[in-house]
Amino acid sequence: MTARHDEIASALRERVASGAYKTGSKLPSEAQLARQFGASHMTVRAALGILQNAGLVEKRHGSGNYVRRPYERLTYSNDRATTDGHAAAEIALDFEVVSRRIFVKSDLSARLHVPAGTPMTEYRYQSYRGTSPQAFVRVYVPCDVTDLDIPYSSRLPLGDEVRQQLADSGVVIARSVDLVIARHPDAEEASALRINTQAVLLSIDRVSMDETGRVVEAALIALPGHLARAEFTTPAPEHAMEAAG
Amino acid sequence: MTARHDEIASALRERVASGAYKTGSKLPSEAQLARQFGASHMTVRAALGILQNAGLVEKRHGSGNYVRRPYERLTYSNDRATTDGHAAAEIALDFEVVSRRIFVKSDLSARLHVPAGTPMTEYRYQSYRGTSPQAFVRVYVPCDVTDLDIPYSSRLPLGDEVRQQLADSGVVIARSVDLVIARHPDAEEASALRINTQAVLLSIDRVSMDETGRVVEAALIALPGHLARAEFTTPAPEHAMEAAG
DNA sequence: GAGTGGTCTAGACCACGAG
DNA sequence: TCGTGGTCTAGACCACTCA
Repeated sequence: MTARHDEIASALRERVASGAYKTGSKLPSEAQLARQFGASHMTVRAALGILQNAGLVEKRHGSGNYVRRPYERLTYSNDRATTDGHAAAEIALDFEVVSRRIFVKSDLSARLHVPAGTPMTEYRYQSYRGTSPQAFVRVYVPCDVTDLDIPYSSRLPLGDEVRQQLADSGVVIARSVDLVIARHPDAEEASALRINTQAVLLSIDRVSMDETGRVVEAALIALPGHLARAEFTTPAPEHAMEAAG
Repeated sequence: MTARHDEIASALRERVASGAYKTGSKLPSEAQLARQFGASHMTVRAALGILQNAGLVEKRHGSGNYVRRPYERLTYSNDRATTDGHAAAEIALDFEVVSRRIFVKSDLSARLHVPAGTPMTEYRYQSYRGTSPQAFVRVYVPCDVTDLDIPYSSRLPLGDEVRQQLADSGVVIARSVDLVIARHPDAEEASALRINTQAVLLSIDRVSMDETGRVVEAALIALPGHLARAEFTTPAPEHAMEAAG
């Protein structure tokens, strides 16, 4: 037994795949689709909801339903040796970075693994492909670790530039822990990524420590679920190479 | 302007928080709630959908809507040295395992990193805390690697038992790659985890290789977003210990 | 078989967007 | 202002669970 809204969703998928509905174009109105399929408004909306969740359709209240551009997924990786190459080569992204000094509040304290009140520098990255937001990243470095000179507009996504500069100034990252959660975005993340609050978010909290266990860098990474994936290699290739060399 | 179904959702949240609806108990029927709130069946269902997505309510077709226990998140980890201890100690889970032989089809082929048509044994895990599904895991082992004896009911979650038995039979896993995605569940996953198709899913595709790069084990892990997290340590502690020792 | 949730309808009205 | 999507209704019928 197949639900009517699933049938309609499949039919619309077909039309997108076949090019009947072209990328970026507006679909017929929900009322028209309801007439076409001999279904009610609500059933058509259920079908469109499926396509929206799949990332194929973007709904614009008061305007219409549009075929989304099919982006490749942006890959976040724990493979520090090749992250730069990956991101720079595979996907061309534009960035904006804003930095400021903060004292971590209690809610951030737990996520960054530092005591509340610790003075840190926050680097806030917004990454775009064209005009479409692809990543919202906040990178934190304790003020007593080192001073960095992060350019306003960066080549590297996801705050990798911070780690690179840390390495250049002699700070060694001995261990990183990535905590990955799938959830809905909060208001700030939804606004920054221009997705609605019912969308899916890939949230990665990364904490990096030196040999003594001191936190030298932490990052809160928010990626739209349908545009991102995270890849973790165990053991990481760079360490395999160090062991071999 | 607050939507009626949001108001109803808040009211129901309040009743759960205040203990008016106790953990594990059945809510009034949707028809009764509709009468109570002076709203229609569909509006009440929208409100219940919100609570379901938030992990507060479990819907059982033909039976009723139930208050979920406020569980801690189940942690998936790449830290193989302590995974067993973690899972067994932190969270008591019940399991069902079903195994069968399959030939991988083209859609699975890409996710498992093996050629289409490869004969493999599939171990299908369903993990429960009480009667509430917590994980839906499919573990695959090529038939030519080894024969395993997986008990029907297992102590270890997430298919760790397969990896343990592989190790016991002399198969060494030299490298694993975990691909993590946040998305909505497909129909099979939604049904197995008893969540709706608009819920958030943490999907982990893991591929394990031996020294020669041959795939010796692969797993498709589906975890309800609100019940799970994944933690990746780089480098993994066991390798750090090997390097030190 | 009684009671539950799941799907669908036909129509109403509201909120938003663009001309 | 008009066409669009967003919400809601009242009621129908189907599918599932359980006594």
